[in-house]
Amino acid sequence: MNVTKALNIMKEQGFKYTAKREELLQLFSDEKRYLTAKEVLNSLQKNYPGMSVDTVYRNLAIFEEMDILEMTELEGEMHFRFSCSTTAHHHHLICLECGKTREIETCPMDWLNENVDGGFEVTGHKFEIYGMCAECKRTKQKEAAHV
Amino acid sequence: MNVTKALNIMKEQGFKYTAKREELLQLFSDEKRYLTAKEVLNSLQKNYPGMSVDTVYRNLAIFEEMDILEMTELEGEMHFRFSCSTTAHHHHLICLECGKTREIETCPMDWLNENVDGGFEVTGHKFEIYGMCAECKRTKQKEAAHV
DNA sequence: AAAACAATTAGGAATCGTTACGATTTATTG
DNA sequence: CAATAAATCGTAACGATTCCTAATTGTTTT
Ligand SMILES: [Mn+2]
Ligand SMILES: [Mn+2]
Ligand SMILES: [Zn+2]
Ligand SMILES: [Zn+2]
Repeated sequence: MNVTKALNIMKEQGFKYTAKREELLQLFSDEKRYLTAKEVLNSLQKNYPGMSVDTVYRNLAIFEEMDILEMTELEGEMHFRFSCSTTAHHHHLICLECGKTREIETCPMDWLNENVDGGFEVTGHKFEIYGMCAECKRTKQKEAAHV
Repeated sequence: MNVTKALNIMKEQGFKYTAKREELLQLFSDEKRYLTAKEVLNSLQKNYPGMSVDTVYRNLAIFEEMDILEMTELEGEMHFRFSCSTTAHHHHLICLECGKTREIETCPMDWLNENVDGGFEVTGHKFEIYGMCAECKRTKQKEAAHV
């Protein structure tokens, strides 16, 4: 996913172009990681001081609807990121410090689809691995060093 | 996990016995499924009309701390259930209608622990399968039948 | 370019789940 | 029973998200 592609999809779906929408998309293009609504708001308010929370949430929602963004809930908050370029279904390692992700090519559902029946209708699943990325670990260690 | 065992653990850890705590535990013993704090509150308020939200959340928290309850976040809400009797690490199919679960004996981490390194420190993971249990599916179909 | 129309927005209030608080009550111990 | 610490109530505060309405803006049509 990238900004121009996203803007095209947006147009096709009948949504209007606004500078704020472009900049929101640009933010996700720059920061290749999960962002909270608050982080998005703070970032956009640098250029648009009056920007409203409603606008952020509404646009995050429509972009998610169009599969331009993907959302996950971490620690009680919605987190958004550009949808992965990989077309195939996959999962993520997520750094809980900075929101950066790494892809896991395999999906656990492949191994147990057979066993999961008995009248239970599967509608979705969530598989995420949490931790701290190498970069954040270095940062933490430095902080701890000069206490 | 069961009520008397839970009450013992509670005592050992220096927590006081209260009738409310016993009834909260009894609720989880009866309802073998995920419950929200609200459901717990509503249920206990039948016998204790003045029961406060604070009391519910505090007790859910300490019981989780003692591994008497386990918690997961579903659709933006904390959900609690009695910890599984199975000692081994495992995962769940969860009915999003009623909170009932079925166990999945395998853990996807076993298959990819080898590949997950590269400086990323894993601290946790979440694997849950969502859907509708056979019972809830029947209920829904009946409802749909006489519209 | 102006008018018409629908989509978008700001700003703030409302809602929801959860946590925090001080004053009062209760369980436990001796 | 008295002393002590823990538990509770009632309510307020909180942060994230949603909802509302009047004003503004982007787009399409004349
Ligand atoms: Mn990905
Ligand atoms: Mn289980
Ligand atoms: Zn990181
Ligand atoms: Zn069910």
